Amino acid sequence: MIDAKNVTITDSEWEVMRAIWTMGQTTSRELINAMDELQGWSDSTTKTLLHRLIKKGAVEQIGESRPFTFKPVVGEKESMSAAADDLFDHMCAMRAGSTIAQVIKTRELSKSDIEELQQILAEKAKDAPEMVDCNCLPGKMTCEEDS
Amino acid sequence: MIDAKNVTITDSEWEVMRAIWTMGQTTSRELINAMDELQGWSDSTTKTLLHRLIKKGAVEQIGESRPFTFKPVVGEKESMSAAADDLFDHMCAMRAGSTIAQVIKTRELSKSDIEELQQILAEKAKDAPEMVDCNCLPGKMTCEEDS
DNA sequence: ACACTAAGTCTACATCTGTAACTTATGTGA
DNA sequence: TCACATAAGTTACAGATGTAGACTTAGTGT
Repeated sequence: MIDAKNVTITDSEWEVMRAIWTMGQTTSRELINAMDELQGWSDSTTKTLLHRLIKKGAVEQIGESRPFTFKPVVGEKESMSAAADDLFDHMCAMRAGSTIAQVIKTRELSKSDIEELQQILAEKAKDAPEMVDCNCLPGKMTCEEDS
Repeated sequence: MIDAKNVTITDSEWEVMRAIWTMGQTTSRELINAMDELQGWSDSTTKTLLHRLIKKGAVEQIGESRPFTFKPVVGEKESMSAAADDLFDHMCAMRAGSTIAQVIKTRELSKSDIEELQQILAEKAKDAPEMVDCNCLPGKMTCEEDS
């Protein structure tokens, strides 16, 4: 299984992946139609993206006779986590908390999602530091306070 | 004040912004040195990025005589939130929860960060839905279960 | 066996990004 | 006031991305 960590999915490709992940398995026709409906893309656009994804190892083609079938090679959860990690990696560590807070506020979460998060937080609270250092500049420990 | 929502910051630009936000206000020399130390970039690279950021309205140049000063126009928190929102916007809504969970697990959070998150979650738990719909394909309500 | 159509592959091309060299202008010490 | 060190601005250029047209190949109905 290819590690999502090693596959960088661009914005447009992401849209394709979402469709593929949701369909689980699909033919190019189905996918092309879905992307047309979802994004108004021409056939070629979807085909190109699909091929780039195959080349990257995010999707694979199966079957030997022509209407081939395509299925995801990288997992959705793993890819999402990898993307989120990537994002937080280039943000100031000191502010990750408030960013997460903002995300939680604006996203819809189910009861069980919330319970899971509470569970994780309770665990994490046990040995949480008083403060997180700013890792933006060498020697700098804290950022200015935000406006 | 320019809305961070309307300014798209690329990866390299992000690195520059972090430095600027942390310095609060800076001269190009200071910034160039910081970026050299942090990323090993040549002077020109930093200058180009700085100018692109000015053109985008993320940074502004102040002062009239030469060693100019630069300061951020968009806020760090807002930019981070906008970037996070952007990310989650093109992910399956159904899986936002597990992605957030993963982020919380891997990031360092301070005691007060954790308390804030717990606070928000408690509030949110009050009217949380049993389940979040998958918004990936028209008509599809749920994704396949993850591997 | 053959034309036709759908599927699959290649090519294209403008724009965006990452990275940096080259050029011009300007404050300052001699 | 003149040369020089610095700061600022301009140009460059390869590779990634978004988007799509053109071309090729292979099942299929007659």
